[in-house]
Amino acid sequence: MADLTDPLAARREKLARLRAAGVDPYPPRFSRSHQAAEVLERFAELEEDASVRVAGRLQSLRPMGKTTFGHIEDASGRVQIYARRDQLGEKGYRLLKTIDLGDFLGVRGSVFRTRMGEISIRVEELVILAKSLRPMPVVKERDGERYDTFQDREARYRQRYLDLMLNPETRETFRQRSRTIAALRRLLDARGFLEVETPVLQLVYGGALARPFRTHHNALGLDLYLRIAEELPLKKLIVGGLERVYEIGRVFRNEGLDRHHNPEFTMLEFYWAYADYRDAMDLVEEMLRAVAREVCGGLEIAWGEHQIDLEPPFARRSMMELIREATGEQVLEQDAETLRATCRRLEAEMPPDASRGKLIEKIFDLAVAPALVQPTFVTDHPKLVSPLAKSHRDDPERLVERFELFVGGQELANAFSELNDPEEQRRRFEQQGALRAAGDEEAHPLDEDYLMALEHGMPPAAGVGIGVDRLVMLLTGAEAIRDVLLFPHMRPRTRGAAPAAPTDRGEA
RNA sequence: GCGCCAGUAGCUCAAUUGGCAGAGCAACUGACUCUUAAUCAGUAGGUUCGGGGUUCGAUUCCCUGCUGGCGCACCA
Repeated sequence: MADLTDPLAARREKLARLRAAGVDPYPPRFSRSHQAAEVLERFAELEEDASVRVAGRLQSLRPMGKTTFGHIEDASGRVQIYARRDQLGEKGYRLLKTIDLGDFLGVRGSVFRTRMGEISIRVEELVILAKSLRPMPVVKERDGERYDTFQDREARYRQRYLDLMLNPETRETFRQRSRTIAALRRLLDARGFLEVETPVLQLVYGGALARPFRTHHNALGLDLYLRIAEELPLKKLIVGGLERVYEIGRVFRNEGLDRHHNPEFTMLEFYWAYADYRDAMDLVEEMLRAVAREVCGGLEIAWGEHQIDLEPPFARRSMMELIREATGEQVLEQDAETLRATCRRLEAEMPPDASRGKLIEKIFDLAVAPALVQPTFVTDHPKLVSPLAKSHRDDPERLVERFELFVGGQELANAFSELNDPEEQRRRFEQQGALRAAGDEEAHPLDEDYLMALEHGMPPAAGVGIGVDRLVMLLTGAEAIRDVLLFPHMRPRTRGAAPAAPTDRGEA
C-alpha cells in the first residue's frame, strides 16, 4: 500500500484508480465553447443559458460534503465551478475524489451567479483532461491579496512553467516581450525592410568586439563559432542589393553573467542602404515611440525613481563632449598613460595592454553612462573601438560616425554609418590584429570573405543593433535580464558528484 | 574569476548561551448541498544542502564542497 501522505504516491494512486474505473486520464481533446474570461464578460447573455464548455487547470478546490467549489484557469483567466452531487450523480461526483489541484479539467454546465455574487458554472459534466502527478505550489487569494506566493527566484527561473502558472505578472511580462518584438517587426516591415535569417554557425565570427563560443561540425571536421552578432552577413545582403534588411535573432557571447548579461540574447539588427547614422537616429526614435505606445500605452515610463520620457527627439551628444563635461579631460588628445590615470581616479584598474580606445570607452562607462537616464544618443566614438564604422566626415583620423543610445543608464542600441571602403576596412582589420597580438581577446578577427564582398561594392548604409532583452527590461520595469528571458541560463544542478535531473518539489 | 549573505517538512518560516527539530499552508482520513486564504476534528510527514572536524551532545561553532542571491570585474 502506497503511503498516501506522500503527495506523489497519492496522485499516482488516484491515477491508477481512474484507469481501473475505465476513465482515460489523458483524453485526446475537449471542445470548448468559451474561455473563462468570456464567461465573466458575457454573463448577461449567458446566464442560465444552455451550456457552456470551459477547460483549464484546477487552481483551487473547496469540497463541502455534497457540494464542491473550485476555480479553473485558462489563458484568459479563471472562473469558479460549482459541483453538486444531486446534479452530477453518485458516480460523477465520486470523480471529484480523484481530482487534485493542478489537474486539467473540462466542464459543461450553465452559468449563474452564486449567493456571494460570483459568476460560476454549475457543473453538469466533468471530464479529466490531464492528471497532474506533481503538486504545484499553492497560492491563495482573498480580496485581491495573494498569500504564499511563489517567489523563489531560482525556482522561478529553473521551472518557468510554475512561475507562469502561478504568477500573472510573469505571464504579462512575456506577453509584453512578444508585443515588443511584434511592434518592431511591424514598423520595419512597414518601412520596406525585409526580414531575413543568417547563419548562427560561422567559420569566422565578427560584427562586435566580444569573445565567442566554439563548437564543432563532425562531418566536416570543422571548428565553428556561434555568432556574436548578425552584422557581417546582413551587410553582404546590402552588397547583394536587398537595400533594407533586418534580422531578429539570438547571438552568443562568452562572457560572465549578471543582472544585465545572459550568454545568449536577442538582437535586432537592421541595415539601410543610402542612409547614414543620423537617419538611423530618426528611425530608432520612431521605433521606441511605437513600441512604448504599443506595450506601455504611453511615452512616459517609470524607471526606479525616475520617469523616463520617450518623446522624440532624444538628446544627441558627442561622446567626447560628454566626457569633457563629466571629467574635464580632453581624452582624444591624451596618451594611454594619462587615460589610464583617469581610469584609476575613477576606480578602475585597466590591464596594461588596453588600447587608448578601450580606455576612453571605460572612462565614458564610468563617468558618463550611469547618468544618462533620459534617452540620449551618444555619438562619434573613437576609431579604435569601432572597426566596422565609417570614418567621421569631420574628424576622419580619430573618430567614426557612430552612436549608442542610452536609456536608464543602459546601452540600448549601437549603430553606425557602415564602413564600405574595402581598403580602409582591411587596414582596420589589420589594426585589430595588432590589438589581438597585444593580448586583446575581443579584437575583431580579419574576415577575408567579408572583405571580398565589400570589394564588389557596398552602397553607403546605416546599420543599427538593438538589444531586445534590454529594451523589454526598460518597458516592463524588470531589474534583471533573467526576468525577461523565459529560460535564462542557469548553472546545472548537481547533487554530489553525479549530475542529476533538476530537483522538483515533492521529489523523494 | 573575486567579495558578502543565504540554504531547516512539498511551500513559507520558527527553534533561547551548543541541550528532546516546531507552526501555518499543502497531503491523507472523517464531518459538512452557495463556498472562496472555506470551516471543524484527527493522521502522517525531517540525511536541518553534501562531506569532514570540535564537543558528552551540533540546525547552532570551525573547515571544505555544491547551489542561489546581491555586489565587483568583463561584456550589450
